[in-house]
Amino acid sequence: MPSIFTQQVIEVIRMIPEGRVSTYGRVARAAGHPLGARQVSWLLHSASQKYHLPWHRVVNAKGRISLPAAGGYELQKSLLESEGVVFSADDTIDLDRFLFEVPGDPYFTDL
DNA sequence: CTCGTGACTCCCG
DNA sequence: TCGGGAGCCACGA
Repeated sequence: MPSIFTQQVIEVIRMIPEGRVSTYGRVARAAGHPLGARQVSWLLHSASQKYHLPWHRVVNAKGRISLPAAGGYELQKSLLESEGVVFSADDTIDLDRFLFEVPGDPYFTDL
């Protein structure tokens, strides 16, 4: 049985709709751990396989894919593009357009 | 139980 | 604009 944190992370990731993305930090906050961004990435490794999560919809705070070219970068990019997400010339996603705002995220108003 | 690991983020120069 | 360093925490061995 996964911890509450893990369940929350899974739940948040699962509510990200197609054509939208979220960030590790956002998901972590929504799960109740403002500083747990790294755990989210770690969980994606472990949980995405076990819980069938749309891991490709999670990117870093800069709107860029964190995976190395040899670690699934191309896969994630193609999956996102097939859902309608557009990448800029420098391979970054315009978060103002594609970021999925998690409902109830208490940190939603920052920035 | 302790330790290593990581697809992150923020803060300063 | 860019890079380095520290903080953070769950999971598996």
